[in-house]
Amino acid sequence: MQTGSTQFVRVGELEIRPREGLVLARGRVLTLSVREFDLLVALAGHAGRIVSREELYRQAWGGTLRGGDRSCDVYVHKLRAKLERALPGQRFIHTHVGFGYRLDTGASHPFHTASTGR
Amino acid sequence: MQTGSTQFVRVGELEIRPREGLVLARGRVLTLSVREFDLLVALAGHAGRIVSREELYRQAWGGTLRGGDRSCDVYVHKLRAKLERALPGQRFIHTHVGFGYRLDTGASHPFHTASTGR
DNA sequence: GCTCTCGTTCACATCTTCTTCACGGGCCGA
DNA sequence: TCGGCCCGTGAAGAAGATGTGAACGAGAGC
Repeated sequence: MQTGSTQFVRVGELEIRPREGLVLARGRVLTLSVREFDLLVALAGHAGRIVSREELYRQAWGGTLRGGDRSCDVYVHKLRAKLERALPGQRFIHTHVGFGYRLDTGASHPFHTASTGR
Repeated sequence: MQTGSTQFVRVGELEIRPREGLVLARGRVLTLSVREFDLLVALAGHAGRIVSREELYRQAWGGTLRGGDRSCDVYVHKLRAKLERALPGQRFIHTHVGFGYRLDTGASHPFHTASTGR
């Protein structure tokens, strides 16, 4: 992954610092496990775009996603829970059924959610 | 969804990214199901020209359209609904009775709603 | 050894999507 | 006018995908 090049990624009130292994939510440190962090970094590396489970698995776990492996989904869930607790009411990780997940940059929102546009 | 070479296709205010499974309408993310997306990609691949149901089915579903199969029509309907909600007042998918469907740039003739524009 | 955290996997719940059917309207030729 | 064809559209059920809580074992630190 190209985390080497990025100093940090800002997604709304989230600030991800791949090189430091640190995530800040509204300035406060967010405690993530290694997998959770890697997954978030993988998502953030393609922020705004849909990332397939295969790609996420490759980047966060390494190796190839085996059929039936739900690790990815489970960790998306854990990540969502922690993000929700840190920044209630905001949805960062969006599901695209059949495609994968997408980290919302805050710049583009799906249509069914009438929330802050720009 | 495996639409090979193109990075993305622009049709009016629609931006289709075949490789990512993502569609943007005026910059905002449009959530489509796999079939809807494939259908749109198939239409966009021939933008401005009429595409027969057989051809659409071949590209979006794979295999041959069986007589009496209305899947294509149903999904054109679903797609139209989502596009209408995303970009109200614009008609992208036009019906050509007896021939098929055609994806329009949406810029040319917005009005003319009297009857089905055939 | 004990405890805690983490990663994985399972089972079940819930939500989406896909397919097919059914009904109705417009159009056209007989 | 009648009947057939074509298409629009809503709905229902099945199939599939994802969400979610919990159990289990492995390691690390105490």
